[in-house]
Amino acid sequence: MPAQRFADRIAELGLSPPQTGLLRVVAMRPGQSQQAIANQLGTPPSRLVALVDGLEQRDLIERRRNPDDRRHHALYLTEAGVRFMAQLAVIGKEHEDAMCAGLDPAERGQLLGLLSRIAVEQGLTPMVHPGYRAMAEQPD
Amino acid sequence: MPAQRFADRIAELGLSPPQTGLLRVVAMRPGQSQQAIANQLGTPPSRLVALVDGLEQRDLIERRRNPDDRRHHALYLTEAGVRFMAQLAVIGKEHEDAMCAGLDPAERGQLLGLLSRIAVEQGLTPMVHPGYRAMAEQPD
DNA sequence: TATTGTTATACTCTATAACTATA
DNA sequence: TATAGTTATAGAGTATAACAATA
Repeated sequence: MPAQRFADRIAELGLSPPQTGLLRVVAMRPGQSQQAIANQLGTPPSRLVALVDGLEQRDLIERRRNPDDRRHHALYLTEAGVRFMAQLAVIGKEHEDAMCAGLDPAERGQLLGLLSRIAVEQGLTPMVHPGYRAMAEQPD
Repeated sequence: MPAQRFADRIAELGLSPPQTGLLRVVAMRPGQSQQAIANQLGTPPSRLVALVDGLEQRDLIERRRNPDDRRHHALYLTEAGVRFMAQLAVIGKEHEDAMCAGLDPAERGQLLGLLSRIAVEQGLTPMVHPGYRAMAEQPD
């Protein structure tokens, strides 16, 4: 249920989990093309279109055409997007607290450490939810 | 990716994750009606139909009409179903080992303990994947 | 001709509601 | 009239392939 509860929380703000993940990617490294992001997430570029549309309609990110190569749409956060990321950080923190209720701080640290090691061991890309990755994932 | 990798493993055997979960429920307590199971899993009864159909076609479970009330279909494992459950246990074990590679036995125990406490704390029904639960869940 | 983004299409999964058969 | 199971229908989410614009 953890994932569902997080989804419920961000749904109150009108965003889906995949949109939220994309927003975080744009926040982490603004200015990337949709192709670059699709490659990074391991998802078909066509899937990004609807996600980007949604975030752009909510004025959280914007597409900027590259004048040098007008095929590229570089993605950037808007000011509202920056503010939204701050909200998101709060929600993430609250969610983590709620999930770890019943564990004392030392145990939380243990859990985080163990899970992080598993993530590394399994080759998961940091900050990228595995749900984006459909098939093979070729690094740049 | 853990969930996806497990899905891939059982897909080799021709089963989907929801089917696998249902099979386990039937194995745990044979003879329940589809309504009872739907209630237990927190899923609409209509969803069970296709899952049961699939398992029945693969001869892993069987529907038996209750002569006293012919509306009920009690679900039972077939012999093949029992054998399949044994295979499933092996796969589950292998999957867990693969996921925990990199952790020594003591750390695995720690992780299991911490996660179990979270599951209890969050009120998750033991042996039932949260993915079945759509909305409210009313106990019997 | 190749690449970026987009659109068109199809498929899977699921929930809701209508239906049937039994009671 | 009520209940167990089923079928019909519709919606969300996603992948694949075709397409338009640009290079």
